[in-house]
Amino acid sequence: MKRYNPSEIEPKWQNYWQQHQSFEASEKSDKPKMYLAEMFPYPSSSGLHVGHVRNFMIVDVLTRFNLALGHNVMRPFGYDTFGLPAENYAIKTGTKPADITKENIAGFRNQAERLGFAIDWSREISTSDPEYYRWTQWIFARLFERGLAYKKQSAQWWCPFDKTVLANEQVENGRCWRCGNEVEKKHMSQWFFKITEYADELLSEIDGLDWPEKIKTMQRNWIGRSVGAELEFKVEGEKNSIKVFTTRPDTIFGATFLVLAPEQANVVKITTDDQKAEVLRYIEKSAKKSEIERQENKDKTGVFTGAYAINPATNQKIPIWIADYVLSGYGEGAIMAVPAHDERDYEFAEKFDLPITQVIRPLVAGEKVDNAVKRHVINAITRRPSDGKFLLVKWQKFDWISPVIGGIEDGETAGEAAEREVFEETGYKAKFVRNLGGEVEKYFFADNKNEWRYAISQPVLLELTDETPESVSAEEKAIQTPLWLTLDEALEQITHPDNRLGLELYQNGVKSFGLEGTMMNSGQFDGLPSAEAREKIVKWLAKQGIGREKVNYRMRDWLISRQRYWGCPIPIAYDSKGQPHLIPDDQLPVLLPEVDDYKPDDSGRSALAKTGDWLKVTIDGEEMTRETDTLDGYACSSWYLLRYADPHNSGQAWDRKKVDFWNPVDVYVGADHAVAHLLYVRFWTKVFADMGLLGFREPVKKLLYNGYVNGPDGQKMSKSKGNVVNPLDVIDSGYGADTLRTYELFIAPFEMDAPWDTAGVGGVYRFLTRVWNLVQEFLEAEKTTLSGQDRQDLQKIQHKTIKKVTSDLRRQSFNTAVAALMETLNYLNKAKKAGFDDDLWSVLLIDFVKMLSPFAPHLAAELFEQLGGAGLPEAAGWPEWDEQYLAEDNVKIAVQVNGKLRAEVEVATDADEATVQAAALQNDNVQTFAKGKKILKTIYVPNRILNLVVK
RNA sequence: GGGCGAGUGGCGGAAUUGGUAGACGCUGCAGACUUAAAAUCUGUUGACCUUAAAAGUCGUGAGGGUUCAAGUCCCUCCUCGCCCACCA
Repeated sequence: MKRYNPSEIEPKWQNYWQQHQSFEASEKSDKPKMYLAEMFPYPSSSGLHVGHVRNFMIVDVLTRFNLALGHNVMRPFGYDTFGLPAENYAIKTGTKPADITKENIAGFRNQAERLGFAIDWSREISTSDPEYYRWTQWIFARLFERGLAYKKQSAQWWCPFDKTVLANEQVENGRCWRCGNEVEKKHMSQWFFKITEYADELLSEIDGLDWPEKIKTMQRNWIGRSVGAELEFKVEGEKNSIKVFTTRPDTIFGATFLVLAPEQANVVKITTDDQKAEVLRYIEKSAKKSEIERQENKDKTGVFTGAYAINPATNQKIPIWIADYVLSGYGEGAIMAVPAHDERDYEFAEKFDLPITQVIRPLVAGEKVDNAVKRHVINAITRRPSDGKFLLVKWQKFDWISPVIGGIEDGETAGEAAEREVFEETGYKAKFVRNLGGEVEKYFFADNKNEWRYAISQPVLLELTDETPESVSAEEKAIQTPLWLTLDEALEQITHPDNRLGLELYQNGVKSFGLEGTMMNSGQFDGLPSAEAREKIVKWLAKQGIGREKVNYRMRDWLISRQRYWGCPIPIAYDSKGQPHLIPDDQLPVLLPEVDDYKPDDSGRSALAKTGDWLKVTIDGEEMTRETDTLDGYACSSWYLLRYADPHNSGQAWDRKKVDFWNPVDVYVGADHAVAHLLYVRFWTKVFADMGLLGFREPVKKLLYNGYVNGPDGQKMSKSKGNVVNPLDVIDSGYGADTLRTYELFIAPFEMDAPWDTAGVGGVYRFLTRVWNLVQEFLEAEKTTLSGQDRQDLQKIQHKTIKKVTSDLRRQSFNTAVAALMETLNYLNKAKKAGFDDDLWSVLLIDFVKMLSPFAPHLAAELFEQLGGAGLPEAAGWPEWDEQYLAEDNVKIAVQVNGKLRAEVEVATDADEATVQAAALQNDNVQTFAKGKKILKTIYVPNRILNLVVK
């Protein structure tokens, strides 16, 4: 018998795929299209390790599965080649980055081929190829024309080691994402893409994406939309006024001082002579302060400017301070400080002894305010210790949502009470979604007799439905457990030192209270609910021309210039006045010039600045100087998914017909870039759609975010930890690519991290060997004819497996699909003892091999050929199951007595309850527990379980 | 501080809608083959109790609840992981 030898069959089939161009995709097909891609890799010199290759394996399984299902599958491959590692290596060794890159690509391609990936190699692209970056430059030009690429002087993150600026997304905990050194702020003139123009659409369309919730949440947080108002404060003795952004304009009567960021443009202008020296010293000091210092030490610091502003609500003079807790890049870089209702302002006011005015008091029992919102976040309180009555408070947590107050009935859960309250207050029927986190907030509030009360709140999330309102009766609801709190327990908590402090602070009216409540100390607005006052105050200020509604985003524009050599040159030149001009399209690409020294210096300019002649360019008869910055690598990777559809087009970036045929990507797989890359790709797609270059607005339909394979020690694989496992080593050690692939998909669900386990690889190898041996035995055996029952059993297992594996693959449950194949093989190895029936077994084994082919394509192709199949298993179609074979004559029913499993009885499928019960009562063990007792009730789930309730 | 996840044997993990917890694999143990070892094959492998066999008790981070029935639903608590973090 021939032995399973991966080193023999794997090269054979890899050659076959190559020669037959088995995976080349074409638009000329009437099959439904399916575009699958992984996030393309940066080809490093050390090659791929087994942690990297997992997302390629996932895409490969999907590719081969969908091919077999009869889809027209496009699965391309490419390389994200611009970037620092190649350049740093060039600096060290003097090798050209282009040469290094070429070598690394060859290494990556070799690895991909030896892993047996089903790739359409005719679509191989690389972002540093002039034929590719020519179009990256073309796209830059179009963005420039639309005003979406602009140059701005501003303070930016600067990595002193890599000597380049970085985007916000590339600064991780105050450190450079590439080299890990601390970054600093540097004032420079830099290129930006105006991603904020698309912030609203980028945010709102997240909801409709079939992406992991985690990624969607991260994107939402990153965009960070907040609704509020922009208010103007006159500076005493100056013409100018200072604009501030706030989400709580309702607290304006409590604004007792202003704070500007040290970098804010107005600072120097308004500072009085007395304070100038101190202010300048502070500005200098905070510029030097690294991000890490700021994060580690959040103690408030600041300096008085000597200037005063006028609070437009109270007409009082309020001091203007500068402090680095106000960020220059957000809003106007200035805030109105309301210490009574903002914790940070409170801390600052305490430290520098600034006045604190309370303008909102917490809600009082019985107070009601308006509502009518689609989504509420509601905090339900348990009950007041005084009278034992439950109380429900709902306060605004997002944007302009209004609070309601009411009672929780005994026997209601917080969620139910909230549902009922919302109905009573709004007429909307609300559905309880879930509790928000396990944290319970404790706080004090004054009731309508102005007595201090203690309460516990629990946030719940409700969703208002569009159903016709109908009365919601609490009695009808199942009684759930309320958060009972006895009087004693509540009193114990009220006297707890932590809470007493809170009580005192409230009684003194000074603790910052950031929630909704009722207006006080606010002139004509007193007594109004804060949410209502918020809108009225903005209108009031708007009438005077000093306030307006405003939406702000946490997200900043995308900084795209880099002072490095190995990137896509920005197609811009400057005239004698320093105005930027586009390099005309017919002069693209702007090729990266050859240089001797790649090293950036401290000039803040890239190595391109030292190229002499290259810098000169004539546009429309005028001599100009070229831009020496290159583009962020993320720009290059923001459109490659489109280029794959039309990779060799030399006349345009892509042919819209081809892109509209293949894109958007049906499934995109990756394990990194949760925010930056995925947000940029979405941004550009929307821009291209607005330009009429394509007919869709979201680039990726489904996103799969896979976990890593870690080292045997459970740590993330890295060269420095010495726990790297090279896939080629695993293949060459005799296991082969099929074992490696199957193993990586078998060890854990694809989205989970899993440690590399050498013994586990052996187990998968044994499985594949047993498959091979079984087929050899079948081919060599003398065939027999099987009896009816044996035939039926085999067919049943065959169809059961097809059903299981197919549905597992459809829901991306690769590990259980492999487990199902293993289980089936174990069964077949026992069943073979009855002899091999030729026609039955050959169909069965061919189906088995087809199902194995997404995981172990070489072995599957080889066995498929041995079994007489023509061509590749993927081309022969995916096996289908027939429910008729799955029908069982008899089923085993679990019999429980009082909920405990006592026996198993075998009855005819779909037997009625009486029959099953009779059979169950025949059972000795059931008798032991049921004898002499009365059967109160039986619960019967057909074909599954019978539960006898006896007493 | 905010947000999002997750806790199941010695290990990786399974249980798709509340319905027989621990599929599949690894490890360990026992046996077969072998002069021997490796490889391979067979059996076994949650804990406890008892054993001739059958059965029984406990068991999915902890505690409570709902239910005929809970890994799954509800409440409280604990632990871990990831992301964001002075965003007004």
